Amino acid sequence: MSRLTHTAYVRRKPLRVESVSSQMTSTDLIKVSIVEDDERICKSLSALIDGSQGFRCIGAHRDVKEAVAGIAAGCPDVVLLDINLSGTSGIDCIRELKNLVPTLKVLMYTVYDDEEQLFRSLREGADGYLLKRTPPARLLEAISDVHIGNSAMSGQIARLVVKYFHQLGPRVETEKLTSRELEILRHLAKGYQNKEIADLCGIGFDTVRTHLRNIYHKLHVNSRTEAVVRFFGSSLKE
Amino acid sequence: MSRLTHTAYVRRKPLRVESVSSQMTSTDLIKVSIVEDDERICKSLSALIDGSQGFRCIGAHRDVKEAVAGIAAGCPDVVLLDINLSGTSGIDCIRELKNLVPTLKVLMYTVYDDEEQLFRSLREGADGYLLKRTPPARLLEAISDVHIGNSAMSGQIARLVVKYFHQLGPRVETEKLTSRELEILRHLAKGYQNKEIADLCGIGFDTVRTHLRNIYHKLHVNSRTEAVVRFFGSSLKE
DNA sequence: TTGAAAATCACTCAAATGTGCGATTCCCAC
DNA sequence: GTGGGAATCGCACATTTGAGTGATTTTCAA
Repeated sequence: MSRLTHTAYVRRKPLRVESVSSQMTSTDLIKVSIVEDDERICKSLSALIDGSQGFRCIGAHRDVKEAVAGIAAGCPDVVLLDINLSGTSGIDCIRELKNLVPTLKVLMYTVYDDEEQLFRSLREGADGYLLKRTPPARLLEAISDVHIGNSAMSGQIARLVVKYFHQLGPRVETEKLTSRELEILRHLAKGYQNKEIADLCGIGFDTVRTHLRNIYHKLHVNSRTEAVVRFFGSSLKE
Repeated sequence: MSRLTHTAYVRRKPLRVESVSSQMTSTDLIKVSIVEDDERICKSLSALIDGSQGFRCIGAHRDVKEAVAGIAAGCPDVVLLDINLSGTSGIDCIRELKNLVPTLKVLMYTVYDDEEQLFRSLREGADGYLLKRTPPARLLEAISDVHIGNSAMSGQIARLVVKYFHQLGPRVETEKLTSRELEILRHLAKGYQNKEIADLCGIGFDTVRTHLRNIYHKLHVNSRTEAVVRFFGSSLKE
């Protein structure tokens, strides 16, 4: 069950795996690439990975340009991507790497718990975010975690993410809204203006305005912008 | 250094702790309360906690009402809060509990990896979110993690969170904006209107409008609402 | 069937917003 | 020192939006 010898706990059950990337590797070996400036860290990382059962380090790159070429050739399962590279930031190549290798999982690896970089990374498509202080066992665990389709992040990073949601504040009480009102609110949150909403809903211009008035009352706001602000994050589905 | 005997890794360094709750416990003991429907789970949880060095289970409650009373009295450091309780959902008392005991950390504990409940919980102020399949070692680790001010979540939960940010899409290119423009955009994203922004920035009404005009051009939008939509999620700081 | 909530539309008026054009000042890099 | 970006302000005009008021139709459950 355990491919890790460094830690007591690794993986409890053969979780339903969303990603199919594991099927693509030979004999369940996780192929890892490293993109890292610092030679020393790079070496110790590849040593750790190669020294662990079930993991294989298939590449180590010093900058973004080299990494893109190497990763396109090597087709790793997971890439450990440093952010503070000399030259281009690692963040700027997340998308590119994922385009090259669609099944690729990107695990950011950095010393700083910087909000700006964290959220940029996540929005660019990163699958995990680890601080360099992360102990080896947990690092390997994270790699195998993202490999099976889950995500991983350090406790301090998770804290920033949680803080983000705390700041969003309590969710807007969409329960109080009628279905029509909710529909219109969603259109608002896409930036449409009243006339467009009227067309989209197939109703009159003035009707939209009436609905908006009611929405504002229910959400305790007095402008469309405020309504959008209140709405955001609530239900990203659809 | 290690208060956990169940796992190899616990805590590497005396991290700077944002919360002061640890100072308030006697001799570094983490006081945990449980709010859990199922008697069996409840018992095994309290057994696990009491059986682990550094942890102490000071209460087990079956429903929200009982929990509120008990937690107000016991002042635990961390509460393990089940979501699917009979009667009121656990989510609805997160805020209340935190008001009663401001230093309290709330760790959601549930079987389902439901997006709706996850995001509602986080926005209500939950500090962590664990699935019940979480192995004991990791559970204890999570408790001590949130206790020192970090956050914890299961891999599958982290995956949902990450997915949320992926859906937000790439961040708006705020680099193109000047600092003043960015400042104004942030005010926009809080729902302020032009006059208010002018006051907040200490500049004239017409200047705000000029800045807005430029912002719209740079973001390729034609209304404040669109600008807000584009902006959202980028940098919630301040 | 009857009542209440939901959805629809219309009209008005004031306020806020979008847009085009022009202008001055300040600061910094070349 | 000079050119250019950034920040500032002003004015004019059309459009959009917010808010008040009233009314009709649809829907659905008691």
